[in-house]
Formats: sequence, C-alpha cells, structure tokens
Amino acid sequence: MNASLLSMEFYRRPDTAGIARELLGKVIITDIGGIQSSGRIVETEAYLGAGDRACHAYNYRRTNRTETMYLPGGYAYVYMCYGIHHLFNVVTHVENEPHAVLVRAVEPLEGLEIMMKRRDKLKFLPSLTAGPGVLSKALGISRDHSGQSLSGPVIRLEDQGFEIKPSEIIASPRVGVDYAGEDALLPLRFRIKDNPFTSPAR
DNA sequence: GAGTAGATCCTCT
DNA sequence: GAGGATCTACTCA
Repeated sequence: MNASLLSMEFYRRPDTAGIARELLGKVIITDIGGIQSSGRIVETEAYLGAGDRACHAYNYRRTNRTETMYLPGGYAYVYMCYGIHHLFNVVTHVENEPHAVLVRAVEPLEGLEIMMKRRDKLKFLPSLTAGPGVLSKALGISRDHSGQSLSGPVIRLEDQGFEIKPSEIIASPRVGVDYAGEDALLPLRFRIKDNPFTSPAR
C-alpha cells in the first residue's frame, strides 16, 4: 500500500474549500485505547472562518471552544453538539485564521468490529458512519481529542492512493445558511457521487 | 418509505 | 437561560 501521511503544507494553504474537496478519498486512522480503526472520507463541508456566518468563529469570535480553530492547519477540532454528538473537524489555513473542514461521512475500512461495538450495532450498515455525529462515535473520537495533531499517534490522516475523479465529486450549497447572503450560494459541501456512505441528500 | 418530534448537555450571553 | 454544524424512533401511508 502506498500510504503517506498528509503534510502540514497540505493543511496550511489558504484554500479551505479546495482542501475540503481534496480530503475526499483520504483516510482517517484512530488509535484509541490501543485499538486501531480507520475510514475513507466520502463527504466534507468547508467553514471559512471569520467571514463565514455559519462558522463558530465568525468575525473572529474567540472563546474557549473555538480556540482550537485558531491553531495552524493540521490539528483536530472536536466539539459537542446537542449534548450527545461529537463532531470531528480538520483545522486548515494558518495560525489565527479559524478555518476548518467538517468531516460529515466516512466509509469504514479497518476495525469494523470495534466500530459496530461502539455504535451498539450488530449488523454492518452504511448508517454506521454516515453522518458527522456517528462517524466520530464509530471511530472513538471525543471532545478530549480536540487540539490533537493529525499526524500524531492517536489520530492520523493518510493518503492511501484512492483516486477520486473530478467527475465523481458533487459540490452542493450548505443547508440552513440562507441568512449568509452570497455565502449561502457557495458550494462548500463536497461528496463522492453515488457512494452509499454519504449522508442522505437534502 | 417518508416525514416529524423528542432527546439531551455543553457553550455563550 | 436559550440554543445548537444531529440522530433515532415512531407514526402514517
């Protein structure tokens, strides 16, 4: 296998939307409690920092929670939503520019058994990792991992040689951001065409 | 198979 | 003290 860790230069470019598109097909590997599990990214969503009203750090709002997004690219930003779901983000751009890419869905590769166990599932179904809340649960990612390096021992992002053709990538507008004016029209959500592990289209 | 309501708790005002 | 980048189960057809 031709696996290579993604470089810091990859994350630290100013083109967050481009990074979100290129993350499709890359592989997330977690090593939690000595057990390894991994999944291929099939759906992402870009958050363009201070100029993006849908982003937590809009207008450079700075709190304990968003502090992680101000790190330079290459770190994990994990936060809790609705009290029960952990959402896994990849921090991009340079230090003090709070851009991030939300990973919305992955296709399981290794550690199927441990993922099913974490999700209390007996069968292998696409819904195991199709959705931002459930994929982090399946991979064992929690709020404790916010600020972790993406080249570190616990969480790694690798290029394992999966090629995604441009014609297989669907870009669509994000939902629920009508108020954001022109930003609402930007196609910042990326998915792999016809992949059963993407979350259902809205 | 599709649509809707409720769960549940951390974070910011 | 209100709300949120969601998921699941239950209802109805």
